[in-house]
Amino acid sequence: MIAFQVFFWYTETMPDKNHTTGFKPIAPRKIYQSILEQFVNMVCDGSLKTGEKIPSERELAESFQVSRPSVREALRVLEIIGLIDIQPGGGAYLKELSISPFISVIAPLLFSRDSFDLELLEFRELIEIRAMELIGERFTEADLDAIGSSLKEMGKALEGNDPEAGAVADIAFHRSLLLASKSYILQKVLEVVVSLFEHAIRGGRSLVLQEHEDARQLYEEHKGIYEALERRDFNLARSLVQAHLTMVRGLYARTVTAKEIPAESAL
Amino acid sequence: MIAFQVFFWYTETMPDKNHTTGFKPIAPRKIYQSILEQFVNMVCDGSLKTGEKIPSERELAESFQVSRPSVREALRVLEIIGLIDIQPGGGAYLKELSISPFISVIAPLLFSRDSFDLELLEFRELIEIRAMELIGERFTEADLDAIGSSLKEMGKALEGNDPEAGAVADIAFHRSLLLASKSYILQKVLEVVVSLFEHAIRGGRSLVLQEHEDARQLYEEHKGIYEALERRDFNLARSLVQAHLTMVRGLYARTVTAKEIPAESAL
DNA sequence: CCTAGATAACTGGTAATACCAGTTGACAGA
DNA sequence: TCTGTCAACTGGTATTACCAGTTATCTAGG
Repeated sequence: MIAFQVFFWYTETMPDKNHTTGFKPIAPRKIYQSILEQFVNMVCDGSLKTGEKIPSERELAESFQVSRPSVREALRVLEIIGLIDIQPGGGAYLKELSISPFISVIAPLLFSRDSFDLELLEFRELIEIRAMELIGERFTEADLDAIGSSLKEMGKALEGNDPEAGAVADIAFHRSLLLASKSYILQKVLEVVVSLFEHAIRGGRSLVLQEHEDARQLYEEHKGIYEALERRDFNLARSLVQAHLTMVRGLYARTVTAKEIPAESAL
Repeated sequence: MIAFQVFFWYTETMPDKNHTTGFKPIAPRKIYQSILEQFVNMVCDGSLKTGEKIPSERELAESFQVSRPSVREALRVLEIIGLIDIQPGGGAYLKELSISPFISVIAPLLFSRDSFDLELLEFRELIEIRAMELIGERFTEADLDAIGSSLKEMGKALEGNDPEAGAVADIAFHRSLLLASKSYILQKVLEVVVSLFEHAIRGGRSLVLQEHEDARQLYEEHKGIYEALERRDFNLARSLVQAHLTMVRGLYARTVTAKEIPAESAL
């Protein structure tokens, strides 16, 4: 069963060279790490619940018998990993784990790579299609309802010619699909992908919006997916999702090349 | 092209309720965020290179015209996102972005969910198989060499009955496969998966090691994958990887149920 | 009595300072 | 040349203080 032990020795032995001897480098334990550990454990065992207000920095410092800066460092980390929401002057509140703040920090690093945008699109396809493969096994009426209401929102947005509402409904639709897969990891991964897309667009990349003559086609595609699920035809639904995402990627590629050419001719 | 705008409005409008008005909540910009941003930008544009030593906290505080605690908060975040390596008494050094420290913090939260282990295995399958799909298009001789040398290490470990070396070679093998896919995202995602496995095992879960009577079978499977790649038979290689991972998952399931039963009877 | 506005007691954000512990490198003695 | 010491770093932690924003209370005015 080496295949598992693999994962144990990876980070242990790869970085340092003396893994043949059995000496491991000593890393001094820092105070903020201990605080962090206690916090995470308390969340795990339910001592702290989502939405709950955590004590003030001064109280925590007193409780932990450490100084306020140490507490602050731990809180800073908790903020970055998206486990708490800090309101200056207010207090800190526990929330559902969200990786977005972390992604915000590293996003520029990722996008500094060539062709990262396209890879991201491909990756999104991968997880969404996988979600569709899982969806059949444990599909419920509630899942269908959630997807249906997203579709209805999309329809309303189309009628009212409201791209923003349509966008929100679109993401809600795909989110519902992921939720129906009942896979926690896939949901979290989608969260990361969504944050990355957001930063990509905010940073001026992939600005393929505004031209919503395709809005009706998109709506029809989503409607098709919904109807397939309604009939419990999961194979068809999967194919439709695949076709939909491929189409979206095609639109992206078209937009990018259209944007690239004038950029080059300007040189 | 609503499908893209979606991602822009997601985190903007979902959290607050007044997205119909257009008012966005004001979040006061904190000093450490500004420092963070400057740092990340400097890494992006190459002002700071991997391995380079960054100035001391006191120097940075002076340069940025802020206090040392503010600098420390930024450094703390950089440490968590795995962009710098801090040696107490030494200094801080830039390194390749690695998500492991971040994963270390949130791992307990993730594993506190039921059936996360199995989901993780399934997810690993997903990305590895996807990597095998990509591998055909851009496979080079260097890729084959890297995979081959990992296999050779695995063989040596098998002869010498050295599970640890075999484990290292195993992960190196799969890593080479991911590298050959030329997909940055898949590589990074594998990194995360590997970190998670490490924490799972360290935390006493999935301790399915030691019994290496299966080592030869694992070696043969890896060898088969290599030989298929040698003949550029990518379809066969993909099937073999799929079979290999399914087998590994089966072993896991067997071990878990074997462990679960005595645990229950002990109650 | 009720409401509007001021006030006081919070909160987190930042700063300045000091001291400790570990690392490093140079220097002096063997 | 080698070795041990020591001084000058480094980051880790603690203390204290003050600022700005929020919140809740209380008071003065209606």
